[in-house]
Amino acid sequence: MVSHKVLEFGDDGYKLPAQARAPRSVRKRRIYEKKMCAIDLLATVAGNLLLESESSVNVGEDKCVVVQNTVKKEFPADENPVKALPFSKDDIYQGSPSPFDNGQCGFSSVITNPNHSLVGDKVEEVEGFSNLGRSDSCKVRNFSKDLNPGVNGDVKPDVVASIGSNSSTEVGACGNGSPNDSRDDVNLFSRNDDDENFSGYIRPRLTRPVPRIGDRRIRKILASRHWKGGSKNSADAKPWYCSKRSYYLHNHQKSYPIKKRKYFDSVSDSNSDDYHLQGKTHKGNRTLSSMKSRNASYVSRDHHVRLRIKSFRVPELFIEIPETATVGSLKRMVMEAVTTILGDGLRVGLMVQGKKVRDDSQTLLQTGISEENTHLDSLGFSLEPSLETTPQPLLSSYLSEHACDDLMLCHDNVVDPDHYSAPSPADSFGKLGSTDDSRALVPIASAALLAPRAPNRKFKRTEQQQAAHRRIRRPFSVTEVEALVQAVENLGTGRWRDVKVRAFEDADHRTYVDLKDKWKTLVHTARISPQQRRGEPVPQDLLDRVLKAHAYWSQHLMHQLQTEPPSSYA
DNA sequence: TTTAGGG
DNA sequence: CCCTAAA
Repeated sequence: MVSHKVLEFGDDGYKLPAQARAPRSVRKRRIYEKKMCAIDLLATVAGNLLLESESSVNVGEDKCVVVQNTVKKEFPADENPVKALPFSKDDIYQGSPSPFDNGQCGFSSVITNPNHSLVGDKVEEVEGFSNLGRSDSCKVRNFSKDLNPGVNGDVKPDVVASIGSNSSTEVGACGNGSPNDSRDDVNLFSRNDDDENFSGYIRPRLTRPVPRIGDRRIRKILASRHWKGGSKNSADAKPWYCSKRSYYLHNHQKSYPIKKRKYFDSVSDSNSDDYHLQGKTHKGNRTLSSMKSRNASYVSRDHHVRLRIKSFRVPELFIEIPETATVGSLKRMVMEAVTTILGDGLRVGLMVQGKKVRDDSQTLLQTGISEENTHLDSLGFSLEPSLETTPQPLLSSYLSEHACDDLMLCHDNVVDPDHYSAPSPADSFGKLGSTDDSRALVPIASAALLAPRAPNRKFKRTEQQQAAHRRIRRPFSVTEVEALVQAVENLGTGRWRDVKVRAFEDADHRTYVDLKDKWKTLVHTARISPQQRRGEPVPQDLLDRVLKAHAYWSQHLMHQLQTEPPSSYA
């Protein structure tokens, strides 16, 4: 499943003389063609919106808007079949409209819930959603945790965005800030925030990393991911990775070989967006600096708006996994997919009254987000991919060969990220002939090969920052191990580039060095007792093959001659 | 760039 | 996974 190519080794022994290798220019071109646009991730906030008139001792008329997940009345529940969803009907998302149900770019609407209280809500956990500047995998853990609130409605994470005039550090203090502060500041903070970690951006709490990622916390991932164009023909039995190339358009963006790619490079100054992520610069500063510039004189009162985003949702996550796979491996796959999506970088989208607000310089009042307007019933947030500019000529040429609506959508994304619009329901689902909503878990693509895009160019870090960065840890799945073993069996232990090309060509996040390293650890793992092994257990038969292949190639040294193994491996 | 190994 | 000497 990881790679189709490894299966191509015939009984007669696949021959791969060095000369057979495609010229570098050709290889390069292949990779170029694979460049694709960004993952059209749209994580949405479904929710209620609480407009609460709250008199503050200090400020008086500060208001809070609470966004949480609830169904908007306009969307009958029966339009949102959730039966097949991986989460229960008690889930907070139950009944929540699909982001596409209203055909409006994945934004979810909100309604008022005057009874909701901010007190007691957890805040910090969700921070991870918005953090794009941290490389530690804790982001992912936060993410999954946050995405998977308890079925029974256990505590759900919230993000509180106080929009107003102070630098409060407590949710409870929302609206209690100094009336003398800039009125256009936007303060994002969490209840348990601390100065040391705060970066002016919602970010995860950096707790000690857990050795393993992907566990039961992922089980209620609500999202489902549609690899556009990759699943339209359910009758098409071809694997996604060989029958459709759209996957690549969406997920592959790199040039091989990869070197020192930093998936979680954070936002830099060059980004014109208002939402910076500069931990150091904003250290101890709880204000997003940019929002205060242009309309400082506009506000006439000191009203605050509280936004409480209870949870983000990530639609469209597709997993393909054998029936015989373990639940654990499925969980890990989902984890991988989520990791990949997160690794691509996200940005926040805002929709008010069905219209996407792109002008970041507008004040909330101008936009219609105030404590007394009527627009609050249609305020939506979304997480969107930080799209990268792909060389258009190449993409265009690609599209001319594989024209399809989805690709064109993708194309649009690339050309103008700011004008990205999610596909309409017809676009995204109608062709699938499915009644599923976006949350259905539909087997389409293998998560094993999901590869993140290269870091957004705009978010490039300085050399120094890059040097300090480390790629996210991505444990090999059993599927990947199997592919690796298969490839090494056939190619030997000294041809990692070939292994990469043959078996992991499409796994952009696996470099040949990674594969070599993995083989090294596999050999080690196979030699130690099962009790000493950690992480996802590798089937013993695979480990046996590892030892066997390793012994063979070590002994015969045939790999030095770039010859193929005997038929014993066939 | 790729391989091979140590960190 | 990272770093890098060597090829």
